[in-house]
Amino acid sequence: MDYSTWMDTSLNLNANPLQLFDDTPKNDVESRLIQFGRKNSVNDEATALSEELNRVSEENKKLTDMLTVMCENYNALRNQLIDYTTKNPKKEEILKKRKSESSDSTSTEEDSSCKKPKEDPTIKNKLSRLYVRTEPSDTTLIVKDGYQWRKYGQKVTRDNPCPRAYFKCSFAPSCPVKKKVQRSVEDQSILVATYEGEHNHSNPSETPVGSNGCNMTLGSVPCSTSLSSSGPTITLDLTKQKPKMEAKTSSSQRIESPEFQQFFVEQMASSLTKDPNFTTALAAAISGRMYQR
DNA sequence: CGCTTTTGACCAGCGC
DNA sequence: GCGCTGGTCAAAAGCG
Repeated sequence: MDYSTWMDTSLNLNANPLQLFDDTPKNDVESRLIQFGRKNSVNDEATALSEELNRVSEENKKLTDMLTVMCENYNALRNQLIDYTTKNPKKEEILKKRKSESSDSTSTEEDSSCKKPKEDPTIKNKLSRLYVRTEPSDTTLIVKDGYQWRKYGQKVTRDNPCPRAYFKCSFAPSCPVKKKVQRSVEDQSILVATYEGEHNHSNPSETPVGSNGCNMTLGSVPCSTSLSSSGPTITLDLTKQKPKMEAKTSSSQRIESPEFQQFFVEQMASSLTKDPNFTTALAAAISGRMYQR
């Protein structure tokens, strides 16, 4: 499947609003402010700062727009994937259906999952499946879906040499949800999680970081990713940067000035947009989310 | 020490 | 009734 034909996955985030300061050390804030004050009159300073503010605002808008486009592309891609998987069931499942249609008695996973409702018509279990791509070296059967699970069994099934793990929601017995996790026969790097039932409680890890969220540091900017029902969210935790900067420059009253605050914003924007890890981390966060959906 | 995971035993459904 | 299979139980082991 060539995803690149569906969406532009390149993350050209080379927005660089601060060419002006490229050759100077980032953290030498105070010395730059001193030079700044010497070279410019008050009016020129105000004009320059105003221009810089406008420029940074524009860059901020651009970045916001890019993120919005990326989220839209992600949603479109996800919808296409869902359509594809629903319209193109696996060959085995087709074969299973054919077998059952021809009254063949071979029992299968699909068959067995359909037997229970026959025994107990009152069961309102909802079956859903989640496909998760993992590292080939990863031998665990853990699917991070945001809920807490307790493993209560493992079994090697007939039609798959890989063991199937059985999990109950850790809120059981008040929450009746179960899940089965097994590696795909076709591609063992793919975990297939089958969910039975619906949770009667909220997702315990619906925090700002998110269930599968990852905390990371983009250069000097720590960030986290999360995914709400409306799509992926990348949270850049800029609040953690400020105390560090203030500590370095606490000896100067200038840190409270608008000039410093303006410069501070520029510093963070520059640090973020010039950081070569930003593109990588952003792409990793989004692609990771796509697989874990 | 309490909770979680592992794993062999056990149970139920189904076909023969 | 027997064998096969998927699913569950529960004692033991592991872990923080």
